[in-house]
Amino acid sequence: MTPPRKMVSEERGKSRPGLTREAIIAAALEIVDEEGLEALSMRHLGSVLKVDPMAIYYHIPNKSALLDGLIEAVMGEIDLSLDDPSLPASERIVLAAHIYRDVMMAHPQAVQVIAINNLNTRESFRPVEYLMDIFLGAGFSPHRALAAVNIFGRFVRGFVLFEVHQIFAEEAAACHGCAPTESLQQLLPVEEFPRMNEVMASVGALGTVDEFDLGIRALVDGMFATFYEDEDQMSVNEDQT
Amino acid sequence: MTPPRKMVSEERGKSRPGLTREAIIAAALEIVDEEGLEALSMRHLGSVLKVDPMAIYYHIPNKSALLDGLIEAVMGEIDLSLDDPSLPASERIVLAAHIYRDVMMAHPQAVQVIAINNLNTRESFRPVEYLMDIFLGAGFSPHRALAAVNIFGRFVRGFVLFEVHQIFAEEAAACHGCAPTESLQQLLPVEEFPRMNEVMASVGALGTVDEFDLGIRALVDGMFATFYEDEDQMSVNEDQT
DNA sequence: TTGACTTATTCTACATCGTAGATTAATCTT
DNA sequence: AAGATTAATCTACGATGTAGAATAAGTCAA
Repeated sequence: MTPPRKMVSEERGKSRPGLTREAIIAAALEIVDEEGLEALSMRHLGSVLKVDPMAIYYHIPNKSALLDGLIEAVMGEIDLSLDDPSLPASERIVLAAHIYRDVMMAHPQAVQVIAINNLNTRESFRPVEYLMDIFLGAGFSPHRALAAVNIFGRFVRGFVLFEVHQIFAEEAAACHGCAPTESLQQLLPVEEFPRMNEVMASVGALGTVDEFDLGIRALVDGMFATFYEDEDQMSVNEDQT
Repeated sequence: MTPPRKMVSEERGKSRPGLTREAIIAAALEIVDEEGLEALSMRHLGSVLKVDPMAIYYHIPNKSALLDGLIEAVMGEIDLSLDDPSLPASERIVLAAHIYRDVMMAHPQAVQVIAINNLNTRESFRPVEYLMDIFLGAGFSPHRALAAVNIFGRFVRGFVLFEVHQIFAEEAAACHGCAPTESLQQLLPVEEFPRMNEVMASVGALGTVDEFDLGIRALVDGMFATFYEDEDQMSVNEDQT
């Protein structure tokens, strides 16, 4: 019932092309990219693959595993060779953040899957290992390096997640024929929200890339400035191994 | 068909108790808290309220609006009086982050709704206004204050989102009878992931509160250190209004 | 060639979901 | 009392994920 670890037909003669895990995931990613996440149903996926929806279940245990596959595919697009080891560590971290973000922004519709789920596969952990190496190489203690990697990952994924959410929301609002920020302005009366109105009056929409860069630089700077002090206070909560 | 702006029976004598938007949302939040987000179906909600599922639709246009209501309810739990205006601005920001996080962590099952969706209601924007006031009061330009608020919000929501995801994942793993990190260790072979193994060997699970504090302090420090320089470079991308 | 075994796909069916539309019951207004 | 509003119910539809049985296609020993 469940797929075997190795396909016999794949090892020797390849008489059966048929369905593949990879082909399924590729098709799924294409659907998500082009039609949105909510369009990814097993039935639709089956029709794209010109196959009975149930055929997919021979190669993939359930839909959640399919989504894991999507994450794996996108994470696999991360190109670590874009890194430049001659740069100072903090710059490499910032660069890594941008690489990470770019890959995700290339699949905006898939971001809510990529960003939300935890990493499950070896492939997905390779960039983490790479990042960990940078932090440790920069002199972070294992404690701090782990915290830094977690914080980094959460910042980037969280930021991108909300970035695309905001983009979609603005698109939806614009689609209804009204200016993007207009609805916000009429939602927030001046007397109750003076500061918001003050800011909205003097500032247009900010480029999100700049915002991201600003944020990640602040975070990285802060981490490099802070993480070398007060190491001792953290060794309190050690649990198992 | 759609609910009226003001209930007549609410203005004068209150003969009809019946269903209320608030009661519905409260019940929904209770379901989510106790049984998880996936348990929140209109039918189940109706049965809890001892009412036909369709009755809900008189008070709430659709399920997505119900989720908005959840967000509103939780955001409403934010107690701004916990702030201490005598503290330095950067400390107030850190404190605000903890307050925000605590409220969300009080409803871990609702976090993926709260954290993911954009803010829609006046109520939800009150803390934003408050925060904006702190940043502006600290001397941030409107540009920078807006960026700072966005970055802050994304950091906190993103962090908490992944925090609870990790907690749920660990619970699920522990439930199957295996130690939390064990599965990770066997997923990541030493030869391919030396750094990860190095860190996992010397460091146990880190307390997430500490990690959060570390992260938000790094971010805030970084923002306060960075945001006063290079103001000019940002005035490039002004769009409408 | 033949028959058994394995692998891959299809068919049928079910429970559950959100919710549109028509209907009925309860209350307020006149 | 009669009509109008407001609120809750009933019925039904299409879509979803997927369990389970049935079927086709390919491999291999005899």
